[in-house]
Amino acid sequence: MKKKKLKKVDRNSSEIYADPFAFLKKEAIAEIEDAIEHQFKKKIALDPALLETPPNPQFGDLALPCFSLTKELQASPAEIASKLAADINESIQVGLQLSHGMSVEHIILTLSSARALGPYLNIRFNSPALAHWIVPAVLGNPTYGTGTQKKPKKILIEYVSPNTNKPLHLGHIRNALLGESIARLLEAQGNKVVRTCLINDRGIHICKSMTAYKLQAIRQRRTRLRRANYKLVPTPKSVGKKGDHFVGDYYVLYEKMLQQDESIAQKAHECLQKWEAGNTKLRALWKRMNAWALQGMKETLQKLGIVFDTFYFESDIYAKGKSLVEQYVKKRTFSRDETGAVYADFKGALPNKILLRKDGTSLYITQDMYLAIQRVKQYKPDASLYVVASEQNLYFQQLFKVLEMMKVPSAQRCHHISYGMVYLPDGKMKSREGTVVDADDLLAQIEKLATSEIKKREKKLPTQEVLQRARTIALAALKFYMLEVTPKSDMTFNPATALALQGKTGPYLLYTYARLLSILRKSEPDKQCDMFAYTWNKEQKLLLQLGQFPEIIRVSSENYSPAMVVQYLFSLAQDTNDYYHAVPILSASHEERCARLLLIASIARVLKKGLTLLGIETLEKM
RNA sequence: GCGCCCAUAGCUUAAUGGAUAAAGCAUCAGCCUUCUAAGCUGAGGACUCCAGGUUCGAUCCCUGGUGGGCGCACCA
Repeated sequence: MKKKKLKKVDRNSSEIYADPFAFLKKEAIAEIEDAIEHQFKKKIALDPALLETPPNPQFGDLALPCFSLTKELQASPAEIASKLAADINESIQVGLQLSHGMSVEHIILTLSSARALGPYLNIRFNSPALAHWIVPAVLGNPTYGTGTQKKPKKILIEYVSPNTNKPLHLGHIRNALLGESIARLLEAQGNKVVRTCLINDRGIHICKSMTAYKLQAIRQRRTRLRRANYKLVPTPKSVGKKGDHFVGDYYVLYEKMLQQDESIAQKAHECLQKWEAGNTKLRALWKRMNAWALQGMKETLQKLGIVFDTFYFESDIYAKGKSLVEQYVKKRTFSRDETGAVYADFKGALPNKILLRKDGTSLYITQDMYLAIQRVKQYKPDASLYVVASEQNLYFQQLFKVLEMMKVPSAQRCHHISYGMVYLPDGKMKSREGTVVDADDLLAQIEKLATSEIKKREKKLPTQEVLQRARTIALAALKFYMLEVTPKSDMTFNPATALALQGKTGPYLLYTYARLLSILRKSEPDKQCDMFAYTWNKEQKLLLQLGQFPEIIRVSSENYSPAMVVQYLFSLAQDTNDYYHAVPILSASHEERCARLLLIASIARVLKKGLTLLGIETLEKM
């Protein structure tokens, strides 16, 4: 028989407080190492990451697959598992050293049993022990789940980056929601995040809108002048439209006009030339139209809960990009071809990239090169992230390679967060075919649906409150739907599913949260509570899940993948719903009610925190 | 033509190389006089595109097919 150890730990140490489950894993591994030494007379250091979550919770809380130990221990996996199980069970401490209430300072015992199932060693924690570590960490630690970064990094993240000629659409929504959630995850890990947005406010696209506007405005003014003697050009205000939609309409009008009269294209090109030459009148119109568009887009972004720290404007920097490229031509980093265009030669590693047109005008990459350097000077970031769709994969490889050739020190710290395309059930969105899903329309549509659902349930609710709730629910539905998919995967946007309020949706999570709060409103959890009152398998499962939260946040942050948080929260919500349907809380005995209320309060805390990281707001009532 | 990515239930999506591939929707059958039915319980539904290989073990890694997407602009 092995000698019993008695280990005392301060539960309030910051390491344990921040991630009690990681601590429990370490304890479990230490226990296994001891068992190996005892049974096989060998000292082996094991990585806690070897421990897995068993596929079936009935097996246990943690599992060690023993395959990788066979060579070292000269035994079959099943043999190893059963020997270790026997040894660990012998050494398990009988109970907890407890005082009453949550203020207990030292407790012992991390494992409750170990069992071999074939080649797997399954370990189960004991519920009270688990609860004693996890519940205080969740409820007592306001930053539970948000990592303790030793050296906080400064991270720049660029996302959305729209053109100013048309309103935001579905593609922008995926971009915006991903970017924002990733920014929040990085912040939660203790990093300093700077949100930036590049506005593509210059180029032929905006000239198209301007051309159509000019032609149309002139036409309208002529008619009006004939009728009444005053001058009037349409503005977003005069026609009662959001600025971005107003400008976008002229972009559509341009395409229509072009179909009837090809000479319009020439006019748009002249417009661009005049703009480049700095024509005062045209620049004034451009400024006005851009301001309208930008204002509209900012409203949409704000609705989505997105606020940028810094906007960069292509029109401000494109000229500087040109001289930057010229400098490096002199240094012979880049070459000029026979036509006069400047290009980067990647020697076959990548397709070569033109950096400056033969007429000397700048390209998208010209200003991106300048911007990359400018941002480093301004913020001195440790990392610079670009959230842009996967169709730009090659472009970013080229951009980063160009920066490397220029010996920009931060080139290594640039990273393209590539995400998949958004398709409609019948294919890709095409603005010319009018199949684009407009961001504002989509939001309005979900809000309308949520409104009618609320009215069905609560007839006496004041209109203001209905609209408030509808808004939150609509956003939760949309955000959950867009973030549910692994970022790098392409996705099919199915309007019916995106509008759904039941099943695996954002509103389901809000509902779960609201119900927890509803129970807590009826009875406050008493902190002086006996953790031995946890007796249900469902409680064990929930405690474990709560304990896994910090790890989920860390891993999803490292992988830039809010989808992992979505999966986790949904699964937590499912088990929670199952729990309060099956287990009485308010009507339970004093001890049980107390413990259950604490569990519920912990779940509510984690749900809210997790949803916040997805950019989803919660409701107290639904 | 070349490069990158993808293929999982009828549909939309999960699954750090590990145990019986997991959910939601849709279909079918139940549960509101007990903490909010936007909920819960149960049933059916998958040769994880095909053929090989590596491994104790492959949806996952490698090779070759097939089918789709994206890119290979002096567009953005």
